Amino acid sequence: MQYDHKHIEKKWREKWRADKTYKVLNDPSKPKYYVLDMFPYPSGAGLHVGHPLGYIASDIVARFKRHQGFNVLHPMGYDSFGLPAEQYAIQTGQHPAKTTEENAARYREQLDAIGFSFDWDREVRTSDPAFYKWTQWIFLQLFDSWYDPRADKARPIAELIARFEAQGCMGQDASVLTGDVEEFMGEFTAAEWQAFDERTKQMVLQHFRLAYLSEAWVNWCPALGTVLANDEVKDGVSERGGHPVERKRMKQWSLRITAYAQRLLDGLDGLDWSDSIKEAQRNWIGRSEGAMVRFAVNTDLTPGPSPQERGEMQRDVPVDLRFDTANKRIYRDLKDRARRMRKEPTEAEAALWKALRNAMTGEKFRRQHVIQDFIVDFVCLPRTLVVEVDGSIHDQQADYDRYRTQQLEAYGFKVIRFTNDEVLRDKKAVVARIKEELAQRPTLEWPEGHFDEPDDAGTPPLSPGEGPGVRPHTPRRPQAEAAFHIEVFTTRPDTLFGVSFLTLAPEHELVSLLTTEDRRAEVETYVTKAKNRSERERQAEVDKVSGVFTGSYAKHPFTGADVPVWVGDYVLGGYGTGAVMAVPGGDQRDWRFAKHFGLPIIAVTEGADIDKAADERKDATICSEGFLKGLKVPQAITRAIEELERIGAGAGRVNFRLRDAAFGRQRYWGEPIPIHYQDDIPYPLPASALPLQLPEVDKFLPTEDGEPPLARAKDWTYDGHPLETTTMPGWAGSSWYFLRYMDPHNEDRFASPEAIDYWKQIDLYVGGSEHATGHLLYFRFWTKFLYDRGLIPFDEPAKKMVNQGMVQGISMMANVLASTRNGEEHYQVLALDNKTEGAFERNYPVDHVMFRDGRYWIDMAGAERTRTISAFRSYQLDAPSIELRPVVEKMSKSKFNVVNPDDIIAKYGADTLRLYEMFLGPLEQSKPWDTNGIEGTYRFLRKFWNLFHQGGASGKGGESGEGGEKGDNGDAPVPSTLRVDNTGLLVTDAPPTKPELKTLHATLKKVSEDIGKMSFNTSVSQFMIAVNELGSLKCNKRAILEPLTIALAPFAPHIAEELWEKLGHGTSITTAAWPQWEARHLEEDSFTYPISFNGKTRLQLDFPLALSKEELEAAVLAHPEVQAKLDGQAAKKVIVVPKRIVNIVA
RNA sequence: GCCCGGGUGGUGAAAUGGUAGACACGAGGGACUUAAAAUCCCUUGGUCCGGAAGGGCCGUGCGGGUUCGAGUCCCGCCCCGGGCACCA
Repeated sequence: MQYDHKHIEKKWREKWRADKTYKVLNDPSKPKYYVLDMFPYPSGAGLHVGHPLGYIASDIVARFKRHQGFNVLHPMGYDSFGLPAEQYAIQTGQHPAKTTEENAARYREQLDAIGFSFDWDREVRTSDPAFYKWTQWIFLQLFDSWYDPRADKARPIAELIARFEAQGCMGQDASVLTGDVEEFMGEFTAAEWQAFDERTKQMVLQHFRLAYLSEAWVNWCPALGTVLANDEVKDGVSERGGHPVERKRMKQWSLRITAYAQRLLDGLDGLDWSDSIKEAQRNWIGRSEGAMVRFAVNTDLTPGPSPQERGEMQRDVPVDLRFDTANKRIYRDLKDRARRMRKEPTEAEAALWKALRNAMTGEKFRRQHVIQDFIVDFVCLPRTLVVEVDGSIHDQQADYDRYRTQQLEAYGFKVIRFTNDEVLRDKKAVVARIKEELAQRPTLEWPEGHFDEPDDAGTPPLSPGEGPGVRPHTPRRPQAEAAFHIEVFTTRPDTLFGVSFLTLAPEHELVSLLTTEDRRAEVETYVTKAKNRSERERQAEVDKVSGVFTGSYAKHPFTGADVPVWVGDYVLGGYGTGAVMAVPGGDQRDWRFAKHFGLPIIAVTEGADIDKAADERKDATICSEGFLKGLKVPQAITRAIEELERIGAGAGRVNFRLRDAAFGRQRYWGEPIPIHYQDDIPYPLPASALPLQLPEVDKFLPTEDGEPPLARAKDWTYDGHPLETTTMPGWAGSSWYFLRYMDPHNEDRFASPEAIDYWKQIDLYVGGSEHATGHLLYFRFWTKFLYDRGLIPFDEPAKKMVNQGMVQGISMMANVLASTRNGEEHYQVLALDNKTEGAFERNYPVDHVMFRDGRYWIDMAGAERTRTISAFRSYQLDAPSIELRPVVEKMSKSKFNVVNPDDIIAKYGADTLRLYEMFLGPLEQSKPWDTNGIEGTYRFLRKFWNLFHQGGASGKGGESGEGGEKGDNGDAPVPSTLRVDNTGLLVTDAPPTKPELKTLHATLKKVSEDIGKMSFNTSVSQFMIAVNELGSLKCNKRAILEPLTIALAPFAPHIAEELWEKLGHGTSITTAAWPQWEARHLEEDSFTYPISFNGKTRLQLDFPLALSKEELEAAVLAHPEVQAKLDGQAAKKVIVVPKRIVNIVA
């Protein structure tokens, strides 16, 4: 009876399908285990041998867990939205749904052939409306949520609206709610909120929603006609197809994954995932601690680059600025800040304010008023008198206060100062002093109505020529709405004293504003050039230094020194604030820039050789003059942040590299985004309108106006309002699909709470590591979100994950002499198509390749077709043989190196394929596929089969019928040979011998442990060892073979089922309990000790394990061979490790 | 540049600090066979001594170290694969 894999595998494939052997019920009475594979995108190319690697591993675990009594969820489905089907549709007009359907059917056939234990009743497809209904529903939940940083979780947007209605967004809220999530939005009171029109309210809410529409820089891929997420772009080109990608600013749906940055980072610690994946995610999230530093833009106080400008400034400033009190560029910012300060006055300020009002000075005072770059505590504008109340803080900033006074006086103000103490102790004295000063001040005329602001917010900037009769102030730069400070993020605030310039990214919003007229042309040329460059070009020019000076200066927050502001493309617009403080002494990039443009390089650390390079050591000592001198870097960082916070010029800040995820794609084949627009404001569709199904379109291309394909649909509206035309990206469905498997046919919910509560997290997730910063991050993000909203009871999707390595192909490359020109030989490298079996058939231009003696030869005799021959001749080959070179590379259709599992299965069977894929090496390792090695596993299965059919004899051509007569070649008689019908089985019920039991239990032990460790290659070798040993022992005993069959079943299910049935079992082997190994069968009474001398093994001696260490030592030393080795000398020392080794130190 | 992996026979690879190369492929030799397929047996890290039986020496990328003993632990390099990359 020969092992006939074709017959056996077909039989069981059909039986499993008919019996629904792998159907899984949600049965809370049983312990659960959830093993999931990353579902595939069903491409037209079908599966190659690399694809099933992970599926086989997870299938083994799933089957193993079933034997152990777990209720195992092991489903499969298709990630069926995606670009290839759509590209195919564009080329051929075939609807992507049809392409997808065909490809999925082909995948199913191939998967079935391998014998996976998937429950296909739970299949999901992301492109199925019944599935994407819930993808859309989850999107609506994201749209309906905001992230509350104080609760550190997502909450319904209604709670935020209620909060705004009750208390507005003021003070603390304004910074907490908006500060870290998006750009600062300012404050509004409850009354203001209520007064906002609908449009404004919705605009404000967009800044909070987890799914939001915003104008943003995106990765635009013109060739694909769509936007891509950051993880879909590699080295400046699209990951799929390798098309160039540009930065473009456009309206775009995004998901606020940045709100989860810290939790995504923290969550990694508890996950049993590979270090490389966790590390990749950590890098991608890119947390860095440092400080936000505000540099006041100081153009009006500082010398400009040209003498004319400098002269003008010195002449104008003191006159104009007394009246035009707010520096236009920072006005808005200061005003906001002043307003906040006014809401939270210190005790002394409040007391003085009250006293001044009561004192009836006859003058109008303003508090927390903006004057140019300063916010003064109190001011009487007509009398140009400033009153400052200094908190204890001022003890430490006497220098800054002096500077401040000096500057204010330069504008024509008189400054008088009181301490907190003075004010609180004797208000009357203070007020008297102020009155005294007022009497001495002249009164100035101001334009009529200039101060008539409703909320006394500060003096609005004057328009040119508006001043009180003095010379009109002519701004040298256009007026700007949002100009203020330049904020920079730095991880090294300790180096602040080494700042010699600031650099802005070319796309920084303040660039234009800060550019002086004489530099405008140059700056604009530079910025335009930088912006128009593709991401790829930018990366290619990374080592070139370029930049341009804006002509403006900022003010150093500690020293007050003028710091020139530059623009440079080494600063990225998308990270931090898009601006850096340049410390050439402490940062190599700044150093290069400074060197290139001859800017000052200031040493910040002791022992730095700043002529050669920046000193980036994190254990250095700061040498800058000032309060940081002598501190080590970490202490100096802390100290610098304290100082920044104290003087209000910055704060400690954690920054993340992670960006919000672009969520809209200008493509057809994806989930429609369930949003409609009224008055250009996005509104969600009601859940009852889901699924919002993909409309029919005439073409799958963008419209003539560049609108996405969905814009082609007739009547793409909801309730008369236009619907969103972009679709979701490929990763939408895969971000939550694991939940749908739990309850795949639920029409009322994405999955029932009972099902989710039963199956919970994935116990084992198997898939490729290439998804580290894409799918696996979004997957975790959505899970955390659903958890926050109380929809699922866990906040990580997968407890354990294993990444299978890549199975590489071996491509045959031929070096062909293409031509000889000028005596030089020109070779062309050709890739040849492989057709397994050692023979490599031509692709182009060589017709036939033979494989012999480990070398590859092209056989010219095989050239048949004229086309080939002529192509061949055109290379003027003068020799019939060319050496070929195998190259290991990614297995791919385009590289002619694909090995199809169908071919392998046809020849060797699925069980052999499964075993071989596992035997190839450690699961996580990448390895080239070499079909030649498969013979070994095929032989193993035949030997295993023969154990049951040849009375334990392992060879000698035993044919089925004659088996009985062979009984005499076994050690044991075969009295009770079991025969089931005509199966030819030859198995006895004789009691097993000790060595047989030892082999069995050693195997059970090793395999049980190895599956737990996901070490399948060593399990397979253990099976081979067992079969070899049992073959030598001529073992055909049921007591040994039956448990061994169960143990092999997860690896080779078809043959195991067949033998199990032959052994007389009426139910599937999948229901059999896993055989436990027993230590007693592995116990030995003696051990063969390696006896080593000075660590080198010289001989082996057998000793009973019962011997004590001392007895063993004595026995070893007494042994004649040991004595001979010692040659009369006494051993210096003897190390005895029981059951391991004896080492004699001579 | 930074961060993860990894480097062991002709090949894929094993090896809780304890006999390096299990298991398998390939190769060589042999048995069976008219032949082939299939199957089985022997050899197979390198090198040296020996007719043989045996035995010696060297060997896990390189150089150091810890240890009775290191592929395994520590330090410093080199190379390969992967991730991130002007991230301030």
